[in-house]
Amino acid sequence: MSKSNNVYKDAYNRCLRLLDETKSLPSEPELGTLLGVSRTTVRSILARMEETGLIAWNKRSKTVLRTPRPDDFFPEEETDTLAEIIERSFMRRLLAGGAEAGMQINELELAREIGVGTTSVREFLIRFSRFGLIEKRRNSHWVLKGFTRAFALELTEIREMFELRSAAAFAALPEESPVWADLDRLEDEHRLLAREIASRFNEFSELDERFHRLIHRASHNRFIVDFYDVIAMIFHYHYQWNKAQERERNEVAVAEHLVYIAALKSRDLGKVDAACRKHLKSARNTLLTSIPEAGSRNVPDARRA
Amino acid sequence: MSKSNNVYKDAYNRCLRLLDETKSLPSEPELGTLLGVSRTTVRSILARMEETGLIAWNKRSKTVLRTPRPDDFFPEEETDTLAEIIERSFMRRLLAGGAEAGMQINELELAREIGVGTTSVREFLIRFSRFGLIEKRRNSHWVLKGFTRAFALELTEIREMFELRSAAAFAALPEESPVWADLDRLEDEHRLLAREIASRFNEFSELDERFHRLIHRASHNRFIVDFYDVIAMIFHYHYQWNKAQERERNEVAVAEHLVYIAALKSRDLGKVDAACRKHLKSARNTLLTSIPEAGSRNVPDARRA
DNA sequence: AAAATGTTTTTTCACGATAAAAGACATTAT
DNA sequence: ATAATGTCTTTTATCGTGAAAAAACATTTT
Repeated sequence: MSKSNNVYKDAYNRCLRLLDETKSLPSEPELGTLLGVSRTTVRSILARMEETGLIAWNKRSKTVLRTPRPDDFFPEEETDTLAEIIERSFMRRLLAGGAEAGMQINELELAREIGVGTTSVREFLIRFSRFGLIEKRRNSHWVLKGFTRAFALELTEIREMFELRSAAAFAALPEESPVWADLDRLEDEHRLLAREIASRFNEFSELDERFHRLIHRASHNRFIVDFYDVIAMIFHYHYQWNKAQERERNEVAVAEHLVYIAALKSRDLGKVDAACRKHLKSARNTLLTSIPEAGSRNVPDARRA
Repeated sequence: MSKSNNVYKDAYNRCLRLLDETKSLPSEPELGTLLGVSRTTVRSILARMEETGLIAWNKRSKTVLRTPRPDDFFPEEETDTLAEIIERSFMRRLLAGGAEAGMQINELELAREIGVGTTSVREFLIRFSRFGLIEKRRNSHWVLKGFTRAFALELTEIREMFELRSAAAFAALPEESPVWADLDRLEDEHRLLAREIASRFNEFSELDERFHRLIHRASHNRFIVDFYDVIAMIFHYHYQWNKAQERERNEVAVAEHLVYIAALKSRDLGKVDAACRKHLKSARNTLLTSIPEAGSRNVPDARRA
């Protein structure tokens, strides 16, 4: 089992959806760009579609024979990247409790438990290390620094620094910049969500990320833009984990975003600063309340991950 | 050739130096902590020292028989980590010219050229990616973003943000904090270096790093502290590369550091801010002048790394 | 001749294997 | 009883290998 063909399977599923919508298929290179895969993969997809009787395929003629059925799709779990699988497993262990600061992380054990090779785990840990939650001891194990209050405070300190600067840069952008149209669209989405917040509150996290990324991009600084990956990761798992008052929290956040957007559109730096500060402060508090104080948890054995 | 024993060789060399200084050897565990290696490695070292007639070794009695000769040492190049070897090779290619933005980086080619496995190269590239100079295309190659003017500006923007904040935090540290003693020591080293700048100017870069790391540590923020790795890396290679007016530049920098140190000791936030700004500005200019403008270089083929 | 398809080569991704190094356990010396 | 040494086990670092996927090259179609 040297490499899973999840790229193919995922692209295949997406191609089925495309087929369902458009009832036709473009040329191989075009399909490749559309799906974000190479022509090699496209041809594998087409080959299977022919096999399963979805299309008739002869050179450039691709005739749709029938609409895709649910059982045509590959199971969702087979379309995940190894990196995603490892990340999920790792984060589950991290957040499941019993994961205290100072604990050792064992590559081999992790790999065995997840059922993957050590190389993939190693590479994941190296990538993950930039989030500041783990640290490597040379020629030895990784050490978990813990998802602590200190971590949250350090993270939000940088976030506030970066976002205040980005927001100011955003407000200073010229009228012609396309970001204003992007902002308008996001504003509309916010208004829509605000109206239907009761039923759609769980869609906020995705909107939140898009909004903040738009602002950070105005900094034109790769380190600021990249840092949002850290924030996004933390908030992603935080949302999944802390469901207390989710609706209320998101309702408040949407309202704060709207004020923030209005401030940006006013180009009034004072207003921008105030709206940004206010929103980031409540975001920080939300994060902080979900982190238990050190020592208050039930920890049977803190030596091993 | 599955794993080189550079840890052993490096520790062995350091142990020889220790032997030369102290004319004696402590217990195995103690030696392990001293050298920063495990007892397993310590025992290999002792075994070889016995073999080569440096010591007589019987259980806890370790008698020094002779002083180490130059040929007792392992060659320096055999003590490097694979990661160091790869980094050097990679940076040489990067700075040797012909490394233009947009160029593709080929793991296999790099590995072959350096003479190492692909895994090590992959891991290096993943670690290196946090410096913001390269970027991964999913399931495909890495892209070189280039050591450009834009990069230098983005880097220094963050540096200035972080250092101003750290310096302010530093100045606010209580009298009892041990950092003041560290600062005093660094000040002395600066004065000493200033006096002998003509002959020792090349020692500045190491002192520079220690000084700035001390300041950044006052932020008590892992993201700020970690970011200094990016700066250190860039300046490390920059120093090796741009030797123009090195003495003058370093002389100026030492003087600026002394003003900066005085400002910190005064605890006057206004002075700290001014001294920090001034120094960072000249550091930025030094960096910028060493980056050639885009298009002004002799680039035979920019498609491949 | 431009863009598609067909074919071949190269590169990436992930694994298992193995030596180096760390770590754990057992035994002996002070 | 504490701390060392002696021995054994586990983990990390690195490689070579092979399938998946990308990319390059050749050929055909419009």
